[in-house]
Amino acid sequence: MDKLARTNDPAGTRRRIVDAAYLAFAGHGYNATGLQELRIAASVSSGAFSHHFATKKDLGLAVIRDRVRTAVESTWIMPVMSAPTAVVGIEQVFETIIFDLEKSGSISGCPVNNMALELSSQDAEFRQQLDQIFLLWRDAISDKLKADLAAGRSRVSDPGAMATFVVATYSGAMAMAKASQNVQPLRTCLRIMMDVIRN
Amino acid sequence: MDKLARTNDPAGTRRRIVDAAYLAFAGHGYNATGLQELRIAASVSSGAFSHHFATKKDLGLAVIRDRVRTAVESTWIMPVMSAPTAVVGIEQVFETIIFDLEKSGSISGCPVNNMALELSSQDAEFRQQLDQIFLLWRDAISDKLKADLAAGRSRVSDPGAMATFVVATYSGAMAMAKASQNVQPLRTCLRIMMDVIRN
Amino acid sequence: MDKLARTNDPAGTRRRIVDAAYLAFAGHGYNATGLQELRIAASVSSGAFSHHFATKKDLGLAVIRDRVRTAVESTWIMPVMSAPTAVVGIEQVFETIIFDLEKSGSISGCPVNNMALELSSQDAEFRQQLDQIFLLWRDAISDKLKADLAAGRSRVSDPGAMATFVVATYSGAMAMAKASQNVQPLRTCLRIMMDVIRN
Amino acid sequence: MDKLARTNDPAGTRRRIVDAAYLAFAGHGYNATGLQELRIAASVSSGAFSHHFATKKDLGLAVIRDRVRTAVESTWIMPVMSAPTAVVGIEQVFETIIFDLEKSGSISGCPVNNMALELSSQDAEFRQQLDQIFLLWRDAISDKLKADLAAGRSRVSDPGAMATFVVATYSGAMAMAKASQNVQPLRTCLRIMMDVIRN
DNA sequence: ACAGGCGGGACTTCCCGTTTAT
DNA sequence: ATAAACGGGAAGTCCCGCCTGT
Repeated sequence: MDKLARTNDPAGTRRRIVDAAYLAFAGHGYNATGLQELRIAASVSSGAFSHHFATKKDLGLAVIRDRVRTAVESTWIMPVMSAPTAVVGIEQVFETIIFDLEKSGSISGCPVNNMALELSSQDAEFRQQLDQIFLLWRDAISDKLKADLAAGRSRVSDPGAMATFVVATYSGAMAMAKASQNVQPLRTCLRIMMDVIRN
Repeated sequence: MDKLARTNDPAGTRRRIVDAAYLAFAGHGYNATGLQELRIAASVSSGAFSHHFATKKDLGLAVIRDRVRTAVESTWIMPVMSAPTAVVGIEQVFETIIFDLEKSGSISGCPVNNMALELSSQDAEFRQQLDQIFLLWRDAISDKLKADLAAGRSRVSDPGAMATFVVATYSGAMAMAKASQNVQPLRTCLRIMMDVIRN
Repeated sequence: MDKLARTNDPAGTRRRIVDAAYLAFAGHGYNATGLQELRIAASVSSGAFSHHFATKKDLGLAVIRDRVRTAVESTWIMPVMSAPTAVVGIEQVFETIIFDLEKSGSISGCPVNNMALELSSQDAEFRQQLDQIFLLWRDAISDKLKADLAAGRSRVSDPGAMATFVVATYSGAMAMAKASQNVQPLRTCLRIMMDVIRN
Repeated sequence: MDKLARTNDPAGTRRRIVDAAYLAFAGHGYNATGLQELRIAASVSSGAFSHHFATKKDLGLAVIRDRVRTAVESTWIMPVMSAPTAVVGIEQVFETIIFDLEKSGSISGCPVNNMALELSSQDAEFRQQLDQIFLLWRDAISDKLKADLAAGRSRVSDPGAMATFVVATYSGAMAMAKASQNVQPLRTCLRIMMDVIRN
């Protein structure tokens, strides 16, 4: 009896779906999220839903492209690139994230990491998309380190390796933080990592 | 009249179920695994299944306690403890894991990490159990580092923090390895980590 | 390739489900009825079923509202209201019911009573809905008795109490008739009841 | 791990099962009660359970014979028989029941009536057993009325019919009381019934 | 007599994807 | 593009009864 009003707004509908899906997938996981849950959260009928995303996998890929990637770009890539040096950038990113987590009270983890671990062994296409994001992330840090090295602002000899290390340590620290619901692993790893890069 | 033979073997039945579940949960995830799949893999009737595990969650907790924990103990804790020094132990563990992964051809990730990321935000009990395993893991490394420090075999000033860092970096490197289906991140992170601990 | 023909007929589908459920719930009980049984009886897929009724309880409530209530209205309330006096109406209702039961051969009892006894202690919402029907039923008789009293066609001094008594005696007589598979209790109670009201 | 101690006590075991079953069957119904629930309530293993009752139906019949029948005997038949007259006995029974219900706070209905309505249309054997109890009940009242008539203590001309009427009205009033969770229907019907019998 | 493991299946609920219809 | 009905099947849970073993 509570019929939905009809509102022709393709872009808005699609955005509402992807928003709801990003929250749910990053929050409690892809497989633990039902489409009905998303339809309700996005206030979208099953017909409209299917029109925009033929399958759940299509939606998953769209979420990775439209939300997970941009999340990495806005929280990691852009801050690092616009920082004076890679080290400073990385430190600021960590501190921003730690600050936000402490404010929010609950730690739901890093979206890329969450989705990568859940979906990599489930579907090759998911795995590739997620791997690409890891690469983007790593390359951004690597490029910054290279620039620092060229400008004499850094003594890091292998920027590519160091970037991989930074991403890995952050991801693992966030995993531990999520399991313990405590930011301590992030703080600890940040400190040691800073020593490594500054050496 | 073609009744199925039956053999009262509670311990064996339970073990078959937990074995199948560990493989599946660590392999393609808890939520992506159906109980039907496990029943078939373990050759167990649904009645027998329910007798041993009332709910899927019960099974999940049993898998964590009986398999994930022991997997960490046998692949990490025992090798590190029985190595001459923590550094040597950690290096050997990494190399063993890298060797095994290259032999097997596919990288399904670290069971603790996989399950922690999937289940921590799904259920508090899961989260606590997984967090405990992280602690066990970290403490084993920390204890070894302390012993090394006391014996003058190490210059690591904060063993607890260093242990957290090792676990985090390993976990993150394994996540990247899983996403890229390549052991390179593990190698890279091992090298940098060794420099950090030895320096 | 042998896809099932489909015809969007929401009202019809819903009606078929409720019809089948009413027959089954009133016939052999709510808890003794499986949804599979209803799906087959109504020729409805489980998907269509879920679309109309999310849970069995939802269906139960719909059955009470859409069928049990109207059954009471058509077999009791309307006949009594349109009869010259309450006494005549009640007598006619009883006799119609007795006649129908004898024709059908088996006595499955009064739907309201059947469902009330089974479901009142199972769920508060069921209990309230069923209680409301008892009230409607009782009030219809009460109103008729009041009108008779005002018009001097009855000497019943407390119409409300008398209506309760009529409903109770009918319900109890029907319970006994169901247990004995014999209409005798209905006849007996009708006779005594008539003496009481006519006094 | 919480193994049950072994206690050879056949009579006690059986009684515990039947007790738990009577409470559950009369309380929330035969079909709504699982055997596992009863096993837990009676602290009985599945093996011991099966030893005493091969099927659920066997248990149901035992409950009717060993508990429902005796419940009717102790709450209705004996009090009426030992009362000075049928009228007084019936009045006392009603008042005792109303008093107990008000004390307990919730109305779960008359066990005979509850089980008769649920099981009569489900199984012929159940129906017969329940019908027999109705007969016993009715006959006890009828006999008392006959004795009163013979002794000049009553003007009831058809004791058998009157007994049927009393049982029916009580059953129906209790059904309404259960649905409304209010003893008022019992009070109301008692008053009118008393007028009828005394007239 | 009792403890518990087990077989096989039914239960309600929910899933994802498709189709009709406006 | 959007709303809603629908198909078909799988999900996890629980059912009852039997069997083995002590």
